[in-house]
Amino acid sequence: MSEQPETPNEHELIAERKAKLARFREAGIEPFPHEFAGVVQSEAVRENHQGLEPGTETNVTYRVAGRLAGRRGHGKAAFLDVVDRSGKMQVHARADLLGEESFELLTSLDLGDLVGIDGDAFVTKRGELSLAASGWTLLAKSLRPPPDKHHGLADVETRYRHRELDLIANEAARDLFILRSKVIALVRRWLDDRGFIEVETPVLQPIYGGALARPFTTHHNALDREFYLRIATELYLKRLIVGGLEKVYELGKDFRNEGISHKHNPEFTMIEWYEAYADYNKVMDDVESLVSWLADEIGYAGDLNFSAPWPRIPLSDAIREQTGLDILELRDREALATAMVEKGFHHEPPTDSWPQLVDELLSKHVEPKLKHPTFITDYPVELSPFAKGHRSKPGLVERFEVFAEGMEFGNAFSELNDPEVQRERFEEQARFAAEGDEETQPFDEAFLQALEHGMPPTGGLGIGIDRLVMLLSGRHGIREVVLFPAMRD
RNA sequence: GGGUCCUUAGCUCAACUGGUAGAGCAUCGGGCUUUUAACCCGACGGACAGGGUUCGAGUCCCUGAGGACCCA
Repeated sequence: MSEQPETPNEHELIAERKAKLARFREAGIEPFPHEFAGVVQSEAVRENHQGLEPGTETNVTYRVAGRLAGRRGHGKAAFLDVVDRSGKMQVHARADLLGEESFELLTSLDLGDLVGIDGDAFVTKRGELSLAASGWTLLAKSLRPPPDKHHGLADVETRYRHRELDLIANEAARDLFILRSKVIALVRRWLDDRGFIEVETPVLQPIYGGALARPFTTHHNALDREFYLRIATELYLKRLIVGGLEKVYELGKDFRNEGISHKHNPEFTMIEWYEAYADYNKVMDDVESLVSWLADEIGYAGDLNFSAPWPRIPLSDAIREQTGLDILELRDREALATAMVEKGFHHEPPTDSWPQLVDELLSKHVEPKLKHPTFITDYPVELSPFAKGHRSKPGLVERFEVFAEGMEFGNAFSELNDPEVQRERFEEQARFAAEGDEETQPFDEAFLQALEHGMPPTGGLGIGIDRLVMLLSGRHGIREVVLFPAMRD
């Protein structure tokens, strides 16, 4: 699909554009100039002339630039639509103002060409703020036909594979990715304002860690050894807490070698933060504070209720409410598996481990029901190798995940800082791996040594930025909110 | 990994049970000095790839590619 050879018709359309390119050169016009100084955004023009009556003319001259998106010819005059990042600006081209030759060349531009316009602002009879062109500059010739000027680009495959076309054709796509950028900037501002510092830890890691997932592997030639693309930043960030940086965050890409789905892309953007002397309750306060603030700042108008406080439900309660099963009573594999068969969840007793069964109950029976933002708290220790044991509930850890729209978008703990317990957790993970679990946590001696120097009590969190943007923008697939999502070749 | 569905012109979409593949936009030619999915006249242009069944396949069958949705 992506690199098909040109069809005959497409070739003709391109040939016509190339011929036009040659014509411009013959007319002494450079089709690919080096710069175009003094451009203002169309939005600024609109802001300066709000509320003018139809028919009003001004002598205020502007220079705008953008892509030619529409043309309505009227003989010796024409209306052109020029689109920049902030929106559309209509241009009125008149042969009597521009001169015959300049007018003919301007109106012979192809849709999709990049053009700069100088002109005075005025308002048409129909009330549209426009520029009366007094001059124009070809800024770059487009050699391929753009998507439909009215319907935009609808084919989702093309929108993902050629995002530039999506951005050219669909204002909603432009708005979405501007929104995404804003969300990321706001997250940084929120943390910066609270004394966090942004840090950068290795993407290429000799041992991967911090999550239960399969990594991508790569090879360093000079060192002649394998490296992993990080699946999380957690362990390095906690080493920085050991080092006394107290409040740190990192916002960047993680990589997980797993399936692709509407909520999984193999590379995705994560923010993790760690705060010394905090626990998971503090982190919950912060998450609902941050996200409800984000929703306000971007003017969220969907049907999710982001207002704090959000419900905080222990995992065992949530599972009991949805399934009638008490995982705290059914504490061994056989008992839980039998009960799940009795409930009709399986025809045959499942062979999964106890934590896998709990995870299944959570993901199949609880997660889909959580529409509005909700914290699920206090997980079994087996599922959480880096979380500290619960201060009052044996067998559980102080961990929460946060959900909305039936999707997890954040995960946090009171961080485990007892190096001896952490060592036991790694050993347990090694046993799971030996039993065939492919998503286990490899033993990280450097991290353990860091803990042995002493890490203060710490609250830590990871939030999936892509998923957060999905929630805040009302999109239902991660590919919608990632500029260039992973696709098959 | 399993199931269902989709792929028609540069773009957006049509075509009853198998019977010569259509429209709008774009493009090209002509007309038009306040239109905005401008308008009017004319023209160009096409079946995801490869097989098969059939007198005849966009339509039925098989294989492959890509995508969407659901399940695991």
